[in-house]
Amino acid sequence: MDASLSLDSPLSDTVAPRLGYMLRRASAVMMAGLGAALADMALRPVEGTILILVGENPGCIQSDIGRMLGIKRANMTPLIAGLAARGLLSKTPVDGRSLALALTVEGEAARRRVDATMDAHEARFEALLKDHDMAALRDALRIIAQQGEPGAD
Amino acid sequence: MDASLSLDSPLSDTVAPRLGYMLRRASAVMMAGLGAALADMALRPVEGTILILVGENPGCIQSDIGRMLGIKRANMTPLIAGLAARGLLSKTPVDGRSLALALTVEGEAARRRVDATMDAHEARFEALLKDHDMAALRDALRIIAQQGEPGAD
DNA sequence: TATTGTTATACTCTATAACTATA
DNA sequence: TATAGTTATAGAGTATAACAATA
Repeated sequence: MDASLSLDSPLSDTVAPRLGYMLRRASAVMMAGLGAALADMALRPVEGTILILVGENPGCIQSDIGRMLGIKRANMTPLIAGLAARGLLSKTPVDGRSLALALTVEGEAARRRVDATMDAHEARFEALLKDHDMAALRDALRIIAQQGEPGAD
Repeated sequence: MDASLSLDSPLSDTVAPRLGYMLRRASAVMMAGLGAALADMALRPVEGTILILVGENPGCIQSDIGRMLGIKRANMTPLIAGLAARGLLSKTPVDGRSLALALTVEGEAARRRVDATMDAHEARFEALLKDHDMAALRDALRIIAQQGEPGAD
């Protein structure tokens, strides 16, 4: 016997068309796709992102990365330690309390692979949205994101 | 002394304009805003969403809700138990293995407050996006979300 | 045999508090 | 006094595996 409502009427769902809900689902799909694409390299999206940011900002400190990504100091420590333990980046004391970050040779190779993977991932979705105004989409997302708190910490 | 790169050049950030990253940040801002708006009622966004779905689908079973929201059976159990323990919804056995869900009188009152809160939250962001094509934005988000796995479980 | 619900468990992400050391 | 980094800890969210009962 059909345990749900009716054989002929599918369930009602007034939540699905809500903007916040649609954003959440779309974001989850893209993050999951990127996670799968980076799994080859045993890197999570946040780790790949850190490699890219350190690569284009050699000498930046851990807190700079945390502020850019909205990740708190306390949560940056194990992330950076993990990447350093894998030999992908180096931590060099600069003034006694700050650590300058830079990619190692191996880290730079990983960064290039991450960058290519992210570009391909991005391109795959942009192709699906070829009939859409991407500039307008990015503008809308930027406006929404700007309503949040400035940064972590 | 300046511990970062330079006094005159802000940090480079090629990650910020990526679609997946922008989606993640925008989604986080809207979810945080909704969470704050629902905090008065001591309901999390997922709990409010369940109240709405049960309210418009009285008699639906726990698994139906899980499938609609992409939440696995194992994680639905404590969610539904919590709402039932607070007297917001009832669980009625329908065929020995399924539980029909329905809102209690108190749950229906909570659902109305949640619905009004979500409407106001949605309206606040739509006002910010008044110069944007909302139908195009929803269409883009729908296309992205459809690339994901059909459902949990 | 597939579905429903439950329990136990684990991993990730995020958050706060407290601490040391330095600018 | 504010900043940088660390440690410990706690709460969500999500994942799998195993189980009982039922369709």
